[in-house]
Amino acid sequence: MRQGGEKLAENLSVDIYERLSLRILKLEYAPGHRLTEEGLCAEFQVSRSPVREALNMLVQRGLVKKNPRQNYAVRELELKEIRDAYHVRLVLELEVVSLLCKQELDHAFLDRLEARWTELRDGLPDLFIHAAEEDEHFHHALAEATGNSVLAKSLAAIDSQIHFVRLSDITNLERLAKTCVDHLEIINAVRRRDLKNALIAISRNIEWAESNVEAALKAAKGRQIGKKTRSPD
Amino acid sequence: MRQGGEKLAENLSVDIYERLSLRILKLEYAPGHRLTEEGLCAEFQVSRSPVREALNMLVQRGLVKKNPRQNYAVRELELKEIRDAYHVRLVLELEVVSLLCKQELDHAFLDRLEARWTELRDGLPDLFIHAAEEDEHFHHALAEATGNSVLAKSLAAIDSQIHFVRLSDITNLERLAKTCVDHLEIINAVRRRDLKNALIAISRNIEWAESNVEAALKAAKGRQIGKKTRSPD
DNA sequence: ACAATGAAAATTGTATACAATATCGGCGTT
DNA sequence: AACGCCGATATTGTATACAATTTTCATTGT
Repeated sequence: MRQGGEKLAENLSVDIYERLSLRILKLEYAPGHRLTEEGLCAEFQVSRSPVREALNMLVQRGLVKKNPRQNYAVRELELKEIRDAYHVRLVLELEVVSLLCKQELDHAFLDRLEARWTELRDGLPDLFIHAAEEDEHFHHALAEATGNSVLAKSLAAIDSQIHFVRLSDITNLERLAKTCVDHLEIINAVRRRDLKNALIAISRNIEWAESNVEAALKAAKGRQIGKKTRSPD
Repeated sequence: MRQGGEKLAENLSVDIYERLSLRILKLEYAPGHRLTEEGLCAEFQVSRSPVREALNMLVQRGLVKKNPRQNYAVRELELKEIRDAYHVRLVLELEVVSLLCKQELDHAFLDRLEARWTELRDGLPDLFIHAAEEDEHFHHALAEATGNSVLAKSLAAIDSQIHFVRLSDITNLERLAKTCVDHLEIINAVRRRDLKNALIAISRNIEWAESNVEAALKAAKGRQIGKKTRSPD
């Protein structure tokens, strides 16, 4: 729901966490870039408490590594790791649609989802400002609909690792159109309890997304800011 | 490796985190039990900094719920959630053995694993003091062997939620024997690239484990310490 | 007697100060 | 000139102080 880049910081820790998280996912830091608490304090003009909490969150999430000699470094984002994440995501999402095809369905829920994506498809270039969020919402909503919260949470954890890829995709109109078609097909296959086609649709959707990853990642790495240290000697 | 209850606290935050984590996983707190920073400070005789960091870790991991700006509460551990966790775990572990049967194998690794579990099987009652750790190690090692670190990490996250169940199981000798048999069969099926039997073995292993969950959970809930507040009225 | 209001207490968010430890560089000795 | 020792510095771990906000409870007015 949050619109643009406005940050209505409910608290500083979360705010800093989100900003650092976004930077890392967008690969704005050189791999292995070192982060210090004091340095971030100076940059964000806050005390060490919220900075430290933000760093801890990043470490927990795996975006920042805490070195044996007690300092923080931005974790390197390997291409293989993205592929691995997509692999796991596919496995889990296949389970999601399998479960949905088996269990009792909330038709009102499917109706809302279908209406939304029909609307998005028809008003394509304009309505799709928040494509990444819409896409994440779709997949998350499906996962939640299974009623298996652990499954949903596991998927959410994966998604947070590949978030930046979706951010990179929002400019590609062809991709958006395909996404709409795929999502509508997934919805209807689930409604018909047509497991086979649901699996095909979700596979196509995710694998096609992954096929865009390498280019996006390489492009992002090209944009990478070289700041191993804040003042490089 | 860590033996008994000795706490060689490398730092207080992690120490407190682990102790609280264990308490919660063992269901020693009544569901919804309220935690306050100051209260934990008094109990552990430390300042709020490490306590706060421990609580944040617990929130991140989902063991503690944080009401914004208000307080912390031990999250209720539903039976359904355990079942859901086992469900996701099975899905992921099936993928693990599928991958292992497909890819190039590290035979030395399989040999070590087989030797270990043969040893455990033959010297059963005595050697199995750390059954839970051994079991977790086995499954984690297999996941790592796939080379998909995201998969391994996702599984580790699930395992941390059902850790206490394994702790409850270590007394059951029949369970231990079955575990050994299952694990050896999994190893050998993977070695033979016998996907079908590998899947059967891993399914049996996990589903049988889950079948013990409800009893363990109910037993644990029976032992639950009623401490909604530290001094109840 | 009950409800509304306001003050005090409780609790978390943030800032700062202090402690411990590791890293790096200079200085002296051989 | 090289090696090692020692101290200064940098950095994180922990403690405490202060701010902001919510909750609780007592007091007061109707």
